[in-house]
Amino acid sequence: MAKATINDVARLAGVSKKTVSFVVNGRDGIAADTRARVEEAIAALGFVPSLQGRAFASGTTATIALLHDPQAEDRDGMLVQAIAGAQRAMAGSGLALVVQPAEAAASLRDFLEGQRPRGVILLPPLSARPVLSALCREMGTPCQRIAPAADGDPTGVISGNERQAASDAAGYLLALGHARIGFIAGDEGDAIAHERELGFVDALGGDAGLVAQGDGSFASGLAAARLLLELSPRPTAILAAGPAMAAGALAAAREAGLAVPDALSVMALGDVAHAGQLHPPLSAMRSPLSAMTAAAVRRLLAPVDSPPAEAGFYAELVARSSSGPASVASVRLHSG
Amino acid sequence: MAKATINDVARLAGVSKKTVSFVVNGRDGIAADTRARVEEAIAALGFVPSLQGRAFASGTTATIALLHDPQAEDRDGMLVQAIAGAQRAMAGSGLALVVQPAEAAASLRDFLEGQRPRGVILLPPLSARPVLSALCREMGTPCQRIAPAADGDPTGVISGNERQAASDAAGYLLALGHARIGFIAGDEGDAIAHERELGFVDALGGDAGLVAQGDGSFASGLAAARLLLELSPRPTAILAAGPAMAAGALAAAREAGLAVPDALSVMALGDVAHAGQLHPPLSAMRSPLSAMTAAAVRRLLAPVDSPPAEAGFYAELVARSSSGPASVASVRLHSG
DNA sequence: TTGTAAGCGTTATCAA
DNA sequence: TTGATAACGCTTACAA
Repeated sequence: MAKATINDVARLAGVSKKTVSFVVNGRDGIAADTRARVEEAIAALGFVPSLQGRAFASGTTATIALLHDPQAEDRDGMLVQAIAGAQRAMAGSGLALVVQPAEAAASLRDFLEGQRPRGVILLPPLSARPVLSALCREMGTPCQRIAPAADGDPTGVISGNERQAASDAAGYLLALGHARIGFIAGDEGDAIAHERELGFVDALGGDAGLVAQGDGSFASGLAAARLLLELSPRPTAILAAGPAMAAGALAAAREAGLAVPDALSVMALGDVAHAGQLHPPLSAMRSPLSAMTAAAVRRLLAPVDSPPAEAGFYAELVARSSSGPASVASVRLHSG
Repeated sequence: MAKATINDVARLAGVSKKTVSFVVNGRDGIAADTRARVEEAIAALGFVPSLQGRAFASGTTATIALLHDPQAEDRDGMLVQAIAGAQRAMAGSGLALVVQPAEAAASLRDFLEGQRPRGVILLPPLSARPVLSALCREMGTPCQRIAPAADGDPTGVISGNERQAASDAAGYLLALGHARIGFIAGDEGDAIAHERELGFVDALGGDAGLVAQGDGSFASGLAAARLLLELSPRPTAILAAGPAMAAGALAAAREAGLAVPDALSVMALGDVAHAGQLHPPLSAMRSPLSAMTAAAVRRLLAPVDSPPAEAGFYAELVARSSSGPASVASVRLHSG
């Protein structure tokens, strides 16, 4: 048996194609008994609407596109987390997830014109480029951005709160008795790292003396931590704007013969799957990227008169073993 | 100006739609001058064929699907590597990459029927399930499997050589003077880990006494390495069937107070981005998964009378610092 | 509330 | 070598 089409259903139910179409799309203006008859025919024939037919007629395909920057190397495994979240939210919807690299606006335009996804999700650092969301708007493609902080247009963005996360982490270290906390900043242009730095400064009350510049990489974290550990009095804790840099700090501590966490606490903003494999297992703030992406998909799929916003997205403290109380010795040293 | 359609081109060039279609698709049987006229019209109008129209008429969309197992946790970052390779090979083709979770054959069938991708790539461990490739064949969807070793049907598979990789790694350790090498095996059902174990056994000449069972996880690697390190005489090197387990072995060595690589060499089969962040930086065999996936895409896109096969895919030895010569002490101990 | 009919942009068949 | 013309399966004005 060849696949049933809308025509077959219409014929069997004794109605027009339009009626079938309305029933399938759950639109109202169809009498209850007619609807029942059509549904019966649909079930009898095992009718499944053709996605290609739909795409052709409606001008939009059954896909959601996840746009990522292929340049920005994905140190924190954001892409897989985002994919997992999106797939979870799309499960059973019949939609497919397109994962698309986007760099120039021109190539994004070609993509949107050609593939016509039903909606688009902009991952950082793409989410920080207004050209791209403007382009989506211009093309009539619904768009949600995943951003590290609330900014301009609140309807088109799922925002985390990396600033808060960084403050919380700093607060946690402060509560552990650390009075001198070094911070390893990320790349200047990285919005996530920037928010994290702001949060750190917030929590420390503007004491920026202990900030060393990194670029997100392990090597830069190592170098920055070396600098911080030469300070005197030496910081008793280091907070890094990214996990790779925190791993670098762990390496610097080892180099300097400093036991972690006894002589130095190290903590990462952003968590990675292998954080627990480092030595010692790295404490981190975990951002709910997967949940955020799932929320983005849901918002894309929701009817236009959607419920305003979803719950806030806060990072979670994952205390492993690289952080601990400031040692009595160093506290005494510092205050005495 | 609304987008130009094939009709506009046909009208402007004074030919039929079919002729335009033939020119666009590069099919022959069109007179040179006619072709030139059509191409001129195409350029003048900036005509770009509609992917939805094509999909509708031809029954296949402008997408390649990358199928992965959402259950199997992706410890080695295979998915991102595969995505990168596929996107590289698809760049500029106008095709999009769909990343789709596949578990049951039924859900794959629904996906293929609904989305109608032009081709499908089966990532491990999916590639080991004959049902899935059979289903693709049945549905007429071209399919390439990414497999750890050559097996049955050579046309539908891009095979690496994990067995060889494991042998090479063992050979490398042997050449460093290690006479007792422990092996941490991966999960029983994991084809990649299984090949690696076979390769190890190959190289060691059937001495399976030093194999401890793991399951791919860090914790299992830690436990297995503990067992191996209790053996006497103790192995001077440990090879693990996966990076997470090798990280576990590093942790076990630290626990036991064994310096790596002086007292114990540790090596991973399979490389990960953060291998260099471990302490000491973990030596590994790096499999060219990204290149393999790119090759799979190319083969999917190649005309049916494709060139038979591409170059073999061999893993590359990445010697970092966790491996070194067997110490004189332990060699003496062993032979004396 | 429902039916009729006109697209949407290709590809493909069949003649010429 | 080329031209008409008919699908393909759906959505949606417009009519009734």
